[in-house]
Amino acid sequence: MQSKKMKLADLAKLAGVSTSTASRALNNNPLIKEATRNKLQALAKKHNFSLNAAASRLRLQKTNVIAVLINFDAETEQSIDDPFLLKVVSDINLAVNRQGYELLLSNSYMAGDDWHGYFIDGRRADGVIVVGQGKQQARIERSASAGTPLVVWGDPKTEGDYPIVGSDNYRAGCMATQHLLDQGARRVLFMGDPAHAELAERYRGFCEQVDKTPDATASLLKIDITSQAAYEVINHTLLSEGLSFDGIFACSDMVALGAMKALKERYVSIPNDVRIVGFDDIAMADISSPSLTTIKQNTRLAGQVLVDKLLAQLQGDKPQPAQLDVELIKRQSS
Amino acid sequence: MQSKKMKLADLAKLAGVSTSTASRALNNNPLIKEATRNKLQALAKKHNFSLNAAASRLRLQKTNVIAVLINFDAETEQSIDDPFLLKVVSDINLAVNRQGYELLLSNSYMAGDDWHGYFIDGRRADGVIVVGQGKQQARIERSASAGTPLVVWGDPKTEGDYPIVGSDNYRAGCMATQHLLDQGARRVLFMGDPAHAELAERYRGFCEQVDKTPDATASLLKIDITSQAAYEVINHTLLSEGLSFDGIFACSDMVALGAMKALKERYVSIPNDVRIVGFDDIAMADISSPSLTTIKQNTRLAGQVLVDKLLAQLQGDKPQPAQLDVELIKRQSS
DNA sequence: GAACGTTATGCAAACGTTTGCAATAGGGTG
DNA sequence: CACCCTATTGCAAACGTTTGCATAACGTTC
Repeated sequence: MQSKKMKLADLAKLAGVSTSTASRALNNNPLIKEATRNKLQALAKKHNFSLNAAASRLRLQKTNVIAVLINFDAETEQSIDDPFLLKVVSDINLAVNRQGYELLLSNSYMAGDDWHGYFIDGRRADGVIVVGQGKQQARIERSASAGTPLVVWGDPKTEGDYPIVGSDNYRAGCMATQHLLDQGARRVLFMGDPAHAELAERYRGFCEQVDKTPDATASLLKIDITSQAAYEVINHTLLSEGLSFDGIFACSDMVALGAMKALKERYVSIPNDVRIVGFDDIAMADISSPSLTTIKQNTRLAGQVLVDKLLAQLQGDKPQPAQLDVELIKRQSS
Repeated sequence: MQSKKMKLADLAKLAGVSTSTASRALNNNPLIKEATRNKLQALAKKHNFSLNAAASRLRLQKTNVIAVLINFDAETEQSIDDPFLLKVVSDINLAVNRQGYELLLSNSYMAGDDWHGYFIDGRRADGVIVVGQGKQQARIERSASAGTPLVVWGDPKTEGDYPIVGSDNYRAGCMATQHLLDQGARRVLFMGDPAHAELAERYRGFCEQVDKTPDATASLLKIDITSQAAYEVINHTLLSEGLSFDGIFACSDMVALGAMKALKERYVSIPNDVRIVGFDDIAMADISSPSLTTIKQNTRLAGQVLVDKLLAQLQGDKPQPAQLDVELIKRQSS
């Protein structure tokens, strides 16, 4: 432990060169003779020297930081619960690091309404990744039009002057529904809230597929996207209408699992009486019993694409939305 | 969108005052007359002005950032999977924000081995919260002795010159095990890896409680802490030894759920044939069927305590470890 | 009206990098 | 040996804040 933090000038003095040379040497500037560079890098390692990032950032007008913003609607204060969102964040983290950037984890609570001011003008980050479109896109729009380098995880079909990366929700909706129908379901249920852009697309695929099938009928159970809500609404439906459906397309695995719990408690057989397909392929989908058929979103790839598109913007490009492939994972629940 | 980023001096000129006055006004310095202060704050808001954080940090030698470091052992590259850890991070985030700090999400990949150099000397953060002790504490020790303000989420009984915050794992182990015994279990199984400090404590409580009970026997199933491993080992055990146990204390809910899946597939009745208690109380514990009895760790409080202890260190204090209360949540699996 | 105290403001230095430009060293060429 | 060219290095300014100290404004008191 040094008594006082060493600065570049100290290191330079130790090596008998100027600060400029030291700076260039540490930054692998080819101007510097290789011998000098090696010497300085060795010296830096020996003394555990680190450049002062605050100073660099001030000088370079560049932070090498990417902010990740979890976008809630109402409950600004609440911490996240859905394991899928956290998985997305975690995979973004991976991709961010791989590009040599750091990840500032934030939320609407800190950033307030003026994202551009806070992150970009405030020199806290070079760009922003927004996880979740939310129901109202006003803040995103505002930030984008203020010139924030911005990428959003959401529904790629949504119009906007910022690129949205997300799964092909429409196709996913078709796939899931078709699978339910193939397995013999005829009275199928969509559980979720089409007010979310992503879910609207899934619902669209769902309806379309059902309409194509002569003797099939569709219904919508509009609920909050939590397992708790799903559990309750299924319970309630069974009580009031009996078993009025034989297939469920749930908008998330958590919702599907909540529904499954209610069904099992009332001895409805899965998949014999009711087939279920979820969405996300969280870890639990594989462990639940029966294991849950689901649409797998490729979060690993999503993280990479999000970061790539953001960095492209930093280079001045205007990247397009990206639609990621999904995969139907067939398991026991269908 | 301004063509050029506005700086404090510009704002000051606009208001007809000096930069110093502007700075003090925005920072609520009582030296400034209230009228002046209001005028400047209004002007700042009107022009969407934000202070350049990089410059502030350089000048103040303080970042207002807390780094959160997910501490893995081997797989430096792998993203996190256990929803519990992510929940902890999310709750830390909440607490960090509430104190007006920002959260830099990091991992061993970026920070390398020299945490002190990277975060503190590098002026990337004022302090570090390490999530997970890992099996080897060398890096933590090194960083702490280099003077990094540091707090660790782990087992608070572990010795070290840095404060560890965590649940009372020993007592939790006792509670869980006693509950199994109370429910009639006599051949009880511990699933987990006592090489982790936290799990060692839980295991200690487990053994002690079983030893106290005349006709009860304990065994240890040493596994990786994943649902997959749990599923496989239970399957294998049932195959080779038949049903050689009637109670399971799993070191995490994910492990418990993996075990449950294997048991259900072989028609072992839960809780009649085997009682199960998990750990963490993740969202799934409530939704699984049967729902999972578990030990709830108070992550919300944990986040607060971790942050408080870290900030105390920034004030120069030398805070003590903290042991958090746990709660037994009784559900259907026991 | 001079002296003083109080309150509000301004000046200028400092935080630690990076980089355009100037300067130096070294080596070859006419 | 003078010249030029290239390969390295150094000088000094700039990035945008914050703050100790000096100063100005203003009212009060003798």
